Amino acid sequence: MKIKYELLNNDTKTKARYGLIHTNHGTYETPIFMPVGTQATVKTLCKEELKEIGSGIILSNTYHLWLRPGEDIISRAGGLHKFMNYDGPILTDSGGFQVFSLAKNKKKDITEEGVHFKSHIDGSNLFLTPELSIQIQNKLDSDIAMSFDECIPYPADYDYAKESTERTLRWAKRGKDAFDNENQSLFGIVQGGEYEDLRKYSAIETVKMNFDGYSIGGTSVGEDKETMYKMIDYAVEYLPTDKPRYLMGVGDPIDIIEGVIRGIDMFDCVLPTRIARHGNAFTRNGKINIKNNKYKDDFTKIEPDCDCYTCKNYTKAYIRHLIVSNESLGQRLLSIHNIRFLTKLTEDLRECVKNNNILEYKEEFIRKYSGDNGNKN
RNA sequence: GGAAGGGUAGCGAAGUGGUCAAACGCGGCAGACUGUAAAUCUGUUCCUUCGGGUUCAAUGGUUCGACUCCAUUCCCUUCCA
Repeated sequence: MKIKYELLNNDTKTKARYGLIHTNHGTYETPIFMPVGTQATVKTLCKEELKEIGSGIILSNTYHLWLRPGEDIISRAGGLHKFMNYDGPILTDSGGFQVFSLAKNKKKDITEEGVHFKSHIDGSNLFLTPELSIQIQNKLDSDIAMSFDECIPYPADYDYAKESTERTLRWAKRGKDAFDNENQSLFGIVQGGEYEDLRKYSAIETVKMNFDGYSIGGTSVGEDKETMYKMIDYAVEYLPTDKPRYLMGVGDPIDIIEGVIRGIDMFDCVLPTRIARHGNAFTRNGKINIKNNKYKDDFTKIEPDCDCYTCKNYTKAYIRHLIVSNESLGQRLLSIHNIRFLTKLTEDLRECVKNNNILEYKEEFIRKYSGDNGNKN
């Protein structure tokens, strides 16, 4: 079946909304944060851990699975869910972002037909098209497939942004035409760079194609926060209220709050797991670097009132020791905490929508998080 | 007792008359990370009141000038008796 979005509550002072997303693998509340598991794994975590954290939908990636192990092997395994033994919903990104991030500053050749670029594994020449991306995703059999888009850098001049935005629309159409999996949903992606008229145009034209959900792409590519928030505003205005809205690649706790306030339902980001592997932990009082010398003999929890497995069982001094000693348990424990931090944040935001107090929540959150308490961020 | 080699910043290790406060690696300290080529990358690491000050086992010497040459002493390694 196709996913279905059910709107339950609207915040009266903002565009924030609380709803449900019904999928083949269960019903989940929104706003929702989706951990990223590019290569059919949320790095260092197993599915029981993800479940306990309260994470529902996870992300995986077409480009990476295409190259390794290959979509045919995953298809023979019975699809991505069976392959990785994950029984929650999976969203697969199209590979559009990899053209941007992986081939950044390198030779890439974007044509009307598709994108030529080189494999990061063996340097071989690759050619990815909207049709191929969709065919691979059909085979992976994720719950939600993404249209193949071009994620342009920031800043991008108007003419290029316009040309790219129009091409992404044509690619969306081609992908939709090639799409062939009754059990899978397909999202369209709004592009348009920082330009209001392009974002509007992209949103309106994408919606005309009638996708199962809409995402906003091309954000968090180096622009300042205000610009990013505007990009969201420009697009959301033209998105239907009966379909989920997904802000791709975001993010940072404050950005998630700002996104929800602007009407976003779904978020994904590598931040919680990546910074975890690098020894950082989110806390309500700002991000901390567990490697700092001051935690050497700090036998308190990362967050005493956090309900995650890590905070229930381990001290900062121990986790610091693990991270400094390059022990993978440290990375895992911080990943658990950081994802839980964001899933808990979205749980709070849902309550806020119901109680119409999200603006107050935001103000209080930012005060503490960016705070006057010595912590940065 | 004899022979040879060596002692350089927290550790390892370059340097063998000036351009040396001394490469590089590790360790230490801090920072970055937003649809994951990321257990990665960046900065910093003798002292300083930023003018400068004190270093290359120790002490003397040669020289305009020494981590670099000479002498002595101490220590380390290997080999021979």
